[in-house]
Amino acid sequence: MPELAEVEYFRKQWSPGIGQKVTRVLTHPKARIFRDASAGEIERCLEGQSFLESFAHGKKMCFRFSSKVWLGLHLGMAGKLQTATPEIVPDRHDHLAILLPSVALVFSDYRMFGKVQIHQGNSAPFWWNNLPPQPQEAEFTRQRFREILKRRSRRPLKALLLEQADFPGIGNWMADEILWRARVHPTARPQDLSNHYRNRIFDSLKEVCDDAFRVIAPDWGDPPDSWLFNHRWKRSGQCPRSGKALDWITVGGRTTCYSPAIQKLP
DNA sequence: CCCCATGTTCGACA
DNA sequence: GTGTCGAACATGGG
Repeated sequence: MPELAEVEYFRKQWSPGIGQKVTRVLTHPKARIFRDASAGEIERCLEGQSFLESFAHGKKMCFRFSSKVWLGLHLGMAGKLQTATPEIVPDRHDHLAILLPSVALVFSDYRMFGKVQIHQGNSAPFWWNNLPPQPQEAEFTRQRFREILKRRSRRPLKALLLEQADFPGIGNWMADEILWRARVHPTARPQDLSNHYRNRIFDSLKEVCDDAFRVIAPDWGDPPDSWLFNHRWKRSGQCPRSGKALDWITVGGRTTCYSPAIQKLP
């Protein structure tokens, strides 16, 4: 489920716990989300520590606790962060519950593609170090975008936009939305595009990030029908710009929705 | 029973 | 090295 702005939405869901001390940690020891850190280690590191602050980067999140404890979370395909009362009895999909005096911080993930990492130390762990600029930031410049396209000149644009090392946070619906707004065919390669279309993709990338943060991050608002988003899920969906039929193809192993009427191969 | 799903990773192969 | 492809992970919904 979660891409850039959804991840930011979920990160904030735990903020009511900031400043409180962990009284207890409930885990399901066999949950796949703990494959990089044992449930016991997570409990041992977190119990008794204060929740200080949190960050999101792309699809990853980092929650910092006292005594230099770093908790890394990735929501995978179906993960969610919620709060509950401290008396929570976790159901079968609540794999991690961090109990604080007035609130419980809960990570549920019925498909278990998510990931939990734990670290204790003065400096950031490897998984929260040397993070690349995010597309919504000013540091992600047109110059940087041009360099990525040059370096990955033969990669289909749809597959390239999904590369987390270059476009942290962009997922399937955002990549389709970006190319649809730029009127670029999802299988087009950077080397085939004119500078005009390369610039259009950069502008769309920034615009889709801004729109997603504005509409989704605050309270999970519904995107307007002027986006591709609301039409891409329906069979026989129609392109809101041309009124023509949408089509679905597989690019980079992912289902890709596009509008053949306005997204032509160069 | 079938197919699909807003994600990542790994191995095989051209 | 680059790029592609399929499978795997696990569960639920249509």
